[in-house]
Amino acid sequence: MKKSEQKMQDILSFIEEYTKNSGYPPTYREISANVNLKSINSVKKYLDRLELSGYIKKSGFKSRSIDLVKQEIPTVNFPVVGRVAAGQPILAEQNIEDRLVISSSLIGNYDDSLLFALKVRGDSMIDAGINDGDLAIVHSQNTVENGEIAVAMVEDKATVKYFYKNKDKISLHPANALYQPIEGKNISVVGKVVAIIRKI
Amino acid sequence: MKKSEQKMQDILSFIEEYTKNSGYPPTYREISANVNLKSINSVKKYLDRLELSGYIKKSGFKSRSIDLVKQEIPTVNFPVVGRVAAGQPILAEQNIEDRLVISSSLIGNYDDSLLFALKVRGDSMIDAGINDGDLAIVHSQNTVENGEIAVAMVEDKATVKYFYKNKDKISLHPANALYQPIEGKNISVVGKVVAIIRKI
DNA sequence: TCAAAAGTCAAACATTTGTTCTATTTTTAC
DNA sequence: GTAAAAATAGAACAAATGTTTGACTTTTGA
Repeated sequence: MKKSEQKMQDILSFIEEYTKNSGYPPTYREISANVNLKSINSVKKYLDRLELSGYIKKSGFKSRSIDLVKQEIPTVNFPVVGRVAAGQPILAEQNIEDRLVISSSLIGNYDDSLLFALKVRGDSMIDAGINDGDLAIVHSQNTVENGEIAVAMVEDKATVKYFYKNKDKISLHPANALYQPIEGKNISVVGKVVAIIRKI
Repeated sequence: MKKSEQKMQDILSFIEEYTKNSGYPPTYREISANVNLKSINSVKKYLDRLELSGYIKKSGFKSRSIDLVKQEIPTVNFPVVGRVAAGQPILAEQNIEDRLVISSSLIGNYDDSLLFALKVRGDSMIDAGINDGDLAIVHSQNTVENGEIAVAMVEDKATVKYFYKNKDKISLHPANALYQPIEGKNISVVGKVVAIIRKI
């Protein structure tokens, strides 16, 4: 490797670290002091090269205007709801226990703001590979397709089941022979389970 | 809410958005132009208040030195390994298909650099709630405790099984009555399964 | 309502910061 | 090894950016 290419690497690394630590990028002089360059003109030339190579973007004459064009991994950010208070919408502030982040690619292409997570209680879906304590990632929606796994409110409690609808008659099917399907009244779909996460 | 408190909120929001979009924080003048304040002195006073309130940190006389003290959700970042090439270490560059991010709280307290993910093939662990196609998050380690779920190399293929060891005799137990345990030779543990993620 | 407190504004200033220029030194490539 | 190219350095300059001051206006709270 050429000596100057090593320097380019060093400068890029310094910018990344500085920005991470400070919350804002370094100045040319701060860079020069930290990569063993006495001249800020040298720094400028390196930054010009880094920009040409696509590693950074700059805006002329603006201070600290180094924009690292890093390839961030896309993520979604959603709340974890705990015990759902009777009568409240499921995403009400007081139901939210925590917030989590996961890579967008781990779920489908869903709108960030319509996702939430729910801890599954009980073993009624165990034959679908959903265990007690698993975290279900849910997309808020008022209806799901037959055979999909839904989160539904049944008498003010959230439950995870297979959803079926036949002539306006809704039934929620467990995946466990020990349980009976739930049918009929007071069932409202609040979302579709799009992912399951289990901590072992 | 006081009128000035609303302004504080607006300014904070603007700084967050600007920083996210640009990669560096705004100047006082850029803020003043975007929150309907004609005087940069007003901006300074608000920033001083925001700093006193702990929302930002500044460094005197430095341009764009607004450090948002946002409470980021802690995450871990790890590679997804695909088909493991025979003879190669599992984390070899050519085995890595992708990189993912998840909240640290979704797994135990493990070292970021020792984690990887692996797509589970087959239904041999189905009674443990691990389905074909599930993503296993794995912590690299050479040994696991009896009864834990391990990733082991058996004849150059990675497999997920319950691990048992009795007098130096290792056996890997499936969670499916249709399969037999694997015993004996050519088994090396590469990690412990710490989480399961399933996209539905 | 009314006085005090808080907020806003404009302008001048001090400091930082990016840019340009020229000369010198080092590195590269044949 | 040698000449051309590249990199470095120092300094002067231009532009931007944060700070301070003082007067004016609006908001707040009794």
